[in-house]
Amino acid sequence: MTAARTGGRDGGRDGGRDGEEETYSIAELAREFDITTRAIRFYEDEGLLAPRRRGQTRIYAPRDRTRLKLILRGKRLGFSLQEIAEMVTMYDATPGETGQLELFLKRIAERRATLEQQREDIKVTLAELEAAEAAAKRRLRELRGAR
Amino acid sequence: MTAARTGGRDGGRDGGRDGEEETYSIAELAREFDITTRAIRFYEDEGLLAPRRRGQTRIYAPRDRTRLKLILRGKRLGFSLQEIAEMVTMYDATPGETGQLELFLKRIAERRATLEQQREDIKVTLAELEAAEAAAKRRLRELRGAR
DNA sequence: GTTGACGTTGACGTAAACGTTAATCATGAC
DNA sequence: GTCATGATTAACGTTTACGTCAACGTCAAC
Repeated sequence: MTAARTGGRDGGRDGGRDGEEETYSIAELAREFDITTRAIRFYEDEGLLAPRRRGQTRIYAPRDRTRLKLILRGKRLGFSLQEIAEMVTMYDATPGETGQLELFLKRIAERRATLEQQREDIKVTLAELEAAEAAAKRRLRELRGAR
Repeated sequence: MTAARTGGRDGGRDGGRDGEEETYSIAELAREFDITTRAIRFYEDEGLLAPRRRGQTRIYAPRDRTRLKLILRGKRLGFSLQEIAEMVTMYDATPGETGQLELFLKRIAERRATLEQQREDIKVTLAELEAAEAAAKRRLRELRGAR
């Protein structure tokens, strides 16, 4: 549970050279984000991640870790992996062509609409929850008051 | 698409009597909320809805319609039907026993934590989207500016 | 009386998102 | 060497949330 940020013998600096970059093993990321390695590999199969390899072994750079964070955030909001894939590629690949840019803007607008709907849904739901909570607390006091 | 609020010959008032209550057919609700009748029946199978019957036919009262709304709101927030079931029963069944009340309050607190996490996620995501949008618009102006 | 619109209950199919073995390989520690 | 640890691919299994027929009932309209 103590968030392994660099891992064992192989995680951190790769030798002391100047172009040092933090790296992570698949198990480290799995522990840090409390998911399984299976899930991480699955995201890769779906094109959401593309870590380097040393031989067969996957080596995750900070960029990969950031992408994984984005993926999990998308999941918490209930998006499908396909939708998340769109969003993720959105961030790091602003298109260069005019037509693509316009489509890009349209997609962004759609996402924003969804997110704003969710924001509204959350607002309403929180209000209802608080009402229910207040009612329950009242009831509790009643029960305790009546000895 | 013109939100059928009372339906054909059978939807509205049930005769003119005083205890009138708006009712809905399954198809009406399906149209109104843009889902399939299959989905609605599925929610019933899962214990999320329990409409009256006239013979075999399902008759939905305003309360059922409200529950359906709640279900769909839960879906938009990415909750599973099971989680939604919990929330829905939460609202209309404040428990009477002390122990249950305390568990109830715990559940509410959990939900609230989830919702607040989502709220935060949405905030961050919206900010990122807006950054991406601004970048795209800038790029568009560049392309158009260069004749 | 049959057509059409709408309703019903099965029951099998499917896409998404992993879980769960299984078999195998690489490596540092002893 | 071998043993434990952690990595790999491959492949089948599982759960959720419906979609998609199929076969049938019912009622108003023609």
